[in-house]
Amino acid sequence: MEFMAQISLNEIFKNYIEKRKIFKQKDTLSIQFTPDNIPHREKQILQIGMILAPILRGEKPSNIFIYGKTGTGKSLCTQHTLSKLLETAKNNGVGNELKVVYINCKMNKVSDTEYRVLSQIITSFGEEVPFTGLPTNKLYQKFYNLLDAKKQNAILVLDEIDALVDKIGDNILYNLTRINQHLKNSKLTIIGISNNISFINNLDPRVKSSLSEEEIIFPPYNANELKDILTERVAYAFNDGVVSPAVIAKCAALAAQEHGDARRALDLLRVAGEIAERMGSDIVTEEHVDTAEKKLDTDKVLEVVRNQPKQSQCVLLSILKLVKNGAKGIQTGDIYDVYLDVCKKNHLKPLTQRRVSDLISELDTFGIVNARVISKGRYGRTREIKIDLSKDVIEKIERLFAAELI
DNA sequence: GTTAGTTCAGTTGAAAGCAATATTATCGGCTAC
DNA sequence: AGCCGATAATATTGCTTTCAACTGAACTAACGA
Repeated sequence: MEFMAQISLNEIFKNYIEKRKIFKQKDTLSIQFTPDNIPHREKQILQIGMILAPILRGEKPSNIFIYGKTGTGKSLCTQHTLSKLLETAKNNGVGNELKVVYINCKMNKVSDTEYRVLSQIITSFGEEVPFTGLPTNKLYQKFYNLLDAKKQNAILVLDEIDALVDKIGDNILYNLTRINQHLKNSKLTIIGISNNISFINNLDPRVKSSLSEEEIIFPPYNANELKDILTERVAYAFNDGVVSPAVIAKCAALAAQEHGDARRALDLLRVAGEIAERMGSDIVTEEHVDTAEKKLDTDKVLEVVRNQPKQSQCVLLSILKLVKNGAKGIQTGDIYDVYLDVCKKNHLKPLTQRRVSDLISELDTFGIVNARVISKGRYGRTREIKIDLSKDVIEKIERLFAAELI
């Protein structure tokens, strides 16, 4: 009897610990995780595969241009297809004729100049180049030699290619697409991934035509498709019964509103799970999802504010001060007055109103404030600034500022 | 009531200044021949 | 002699300022019925 009691007591504790466990494997909800199965993208994957297949016979496939909004699975599908391709090549003994280089241009610190992108490419071929010192065309030369050193088919994936072109122009693309004409032993195929559709129209026509020999579009997921994706991931990530279909549906619906972003859907689910865990709940509820959504929004705003340059923060602080005093119909002039004061108190050199005006519209495009130009007839023309952030967020921003700005 | 003109309070665009970085050219030292 | 890396010289950026033209509706005044 006593023995029995001991066992069941252990059982109880063990159960308790296990019961509280919400996640089975949390990292399957992160962006890094590559699922084996990618629902609702069969068509696109096949398309990519079909275009690249000739490479297995040593022929040069067309360059591909892929576009679709964030979180539509562009990078995922590309990487998936490429790894399958690589695998097949290896199994058929042509593995070392195939070389895949993947570069994410958005990781800007590492690749925001032509030089750095090239050096990154070269590094991934296993060669070292100095951080600085060499002229750019030397690097092209080196890259070219590297490629042509032996018979090989190289695929260069440029993810977030629009960010690259925004920063350094399409020169590099022109050079890269032309490199094939000089290569004797090798071939270079470029896959460009962008979430901006109009981006390709601003390219040099020559680059445009050669880069987009094939175009693949990734449409946004709709709520139902998101639901499928989430259901699948939930099975990996959460323990059984923790996440109900209703919760999944809610996450899917929320993310579908935001241009069908699967990344956001997964974030929602993950954060909702974390919140549930912290609150000691056994299951994830729809309220947790609501809280998660708020938290994600808040974090995003705070992140943007934190990364703003000091002057911009000053402007925002000035606006907050005005709002706090209950001012209505705040206009640029009002803000500028307060701003001058803020600068003085913080010993900063105030900018001109011209610049402040621009900063305000920047804050607007970030979605932190709401500024629109209105004409007040005889009383001129100005921006009217409003803030539609929740009290909670405003408070957090103020706390963020408190350490640095008065 | 309508129309034409004014006016305000910034907005917007272009050009130019300036400081911080990045890129290129040059030079001296070192190694190999 | 030829190569390498360091340093000076030059170019490019990114952020600002300066200048000036532009804006659009409230307000005014003149117009005409």
